[in-house]
Formats: sequence, C-alpha cells, structure tokens
Amino acid sequence: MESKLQQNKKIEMFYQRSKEHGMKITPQRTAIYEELLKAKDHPTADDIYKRIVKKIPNISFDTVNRTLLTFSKIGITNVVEGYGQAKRYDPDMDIHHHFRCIHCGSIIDFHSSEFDNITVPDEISKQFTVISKKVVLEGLCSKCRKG
Amino acid sequence: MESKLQQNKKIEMFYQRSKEHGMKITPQRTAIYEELLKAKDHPTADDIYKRIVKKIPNISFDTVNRTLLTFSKIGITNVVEGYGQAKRYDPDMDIHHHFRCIHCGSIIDFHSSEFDNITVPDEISKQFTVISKKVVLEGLCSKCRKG
DNA sequence: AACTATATAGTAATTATTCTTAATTGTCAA
DNA sequence: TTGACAATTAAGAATAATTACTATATAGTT
Repeated sequence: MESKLQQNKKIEMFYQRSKEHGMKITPQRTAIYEELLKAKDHPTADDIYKRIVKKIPNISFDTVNRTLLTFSKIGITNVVEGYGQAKRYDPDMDIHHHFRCIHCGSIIDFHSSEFDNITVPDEISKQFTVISKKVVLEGLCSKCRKG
Repeated sequence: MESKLQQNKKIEMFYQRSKEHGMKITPQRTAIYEELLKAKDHPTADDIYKRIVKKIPNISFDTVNRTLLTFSKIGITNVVEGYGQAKRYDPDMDIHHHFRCIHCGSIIDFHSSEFDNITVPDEISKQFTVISKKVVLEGLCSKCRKG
C-alpha cells in the first residue's frame, strides 16, 4: 500500500513536469492522473475513461486517450508492453519488471535488483543506445493455474 | 543466414504440429508459414498479407490473420510484445531477447546465455508458474540515434 | 479584465481485429 | 479412388482501437 505522502509527491511531480513542458493543469488532466495512480491493474485508455466519466460525465474519450499519450511522452507514465491489444498504462515510473499471465492477460509488477542490474551484451551496447532494461516473465498466475 | 536444412526442419515441425492438432495443411497455411520464415522484421498480419497476396492474389486478409493467431496458439510462432499497435509475429521459437527502438519501433533479436539464465525471484516462482523469461531492452537503434 | 496559446468536446475518419455465412477443400476411412 | 465429414476458406460486414479535425472554452499570464 502506498502512503498518502508518496501519492502527493507524485502529484507534485506531475505539476512540475507539466509546467516544464508548458502544459496546462486542467481538471481533466488532474483527474486522469489521479485515476491512474489509484489503478493497480495497468488500465487501458478505455478503462480510465469508464472510471473517470462517473466523476466528469461529459469528458470525451479522446481527451483521456490523448492525455494518456501526452503523459507517457513527457515521462509521467509508461506504456506497458502488450501483444497488439489496446495500450496499457503504468503510472509506476520506478524500475520494475513484469509478470504476464498468458491465460488471463493480467500483468503483475515486481521488483528485483538482480534484474535491474543485468549487463547488456557488448554486441548490443556497441550498436545501440540502451535506455531501459526490463524483464518480462510469462506464465500462469495463481488464479489461472488452478484451471 | 539460415541454412536450407534448418528451414526444412521448421517446415517439418510445422507439418507435425498441424497434424498433432488435427489441423489441415492448406496451400494458404503453407504459404503463410513460409512467408513468416522468410521475414526478418517481426511483421504484422497486414505485412504478411501484402507479401503473400502477390503469390496468392485472392487470399483474404482474414485468412492470414486467423492463421497467424492459430500458429501462435499451437506454438509455431510467437506474438511479440508491442505497445498497443498491431500484433507482430516472430517465427523464431528459440529463446532470444529483444531490443526495441523507441523511435522507429523496430525490433531486433539477440541472443544471450546470461539473459537466458537469469533466476526468477522466489516471490514470483512461489506464486506463479513461469513459462518464459525474456529481456526487453529499449533505446535507440543505430539509424535513429543519428537524428 | 483581457489576451493568447493550449486544451476540450463532439464528431468523423482511419486502422486493426473479429465475426458470420455459404462455399470449398483436405483428410480419413471404406 | 471415391465419398463423407469436418475444417478451412473468401467475402462482406461488424466491432474495437486509434487518430484527426474544428469550433469553442479554458488556464496561465499580463
């Protein structure tokens, strides 16, 4: 469970980044970001829209979708790797890794300093500029392996 | 460059898997699989369709799409992690890892026994059944880092 | 309070995927 | 080799996801 303090720190970061990029802080954007922070399930734009429309009934899906893309552009959320389905967003910007259930598709975050510190093969680091390293595990989650 | 022999082995595997799953070997399916094997670029269903329609002009996109999904279901291709764009297919079923260019979106395969052998944290292996482990690196490819 | 660049709602268009149907085809067993 | 049957196909249409457009509204600043 995340503390209220950490949440506030993230909101601060959100304000700061927005200003840095000359972006306006609008009620919609704030609501979208808060909804993202609350979400524990790597939601799609449509998920967020459905949750937020209860509070701001006349918000448009386009705003939500565009805003989420903007967020990931300025680095306050990540787009999570998926498999050709709708994009999934992840507000956790700390280094972390993913376990994905091949049956139900749910994605579980986990931390591992060993995985954080894997060393990139020379073959790759010579040719390319590596910005992020992430391990993706796949298999069956606890619910699905009972089936 | 892959040898003709290895290609034939893969075709054999394709026939075998198809029979195992009670699937028919049709000219369309064979052509789709051959096209996949030739591809070095993790193509989308649409890519494959565009290439194959030159040889089988009246094949439908639906057939290509459905066949690719079937292939990944019976384990003769993989769907590669992406970011909410079209699905991308990968005929290489050996263990390997991906580098993805965040600028142009191209995906480069690479091998690394270190990455193959990373050990899954207890936290995860206790709760879940891990079937595959993959490292996804992100950054700029050689072309894009000049921009 | 006014100005201005940016953001919004609403709508429309585009792209990707899946479904439905009737006709066709591969496979297997006689 | 042939016939029967179940699987597969093409084609069109439906659905889902994404992106684009524009007149209006708003945040942030003066």
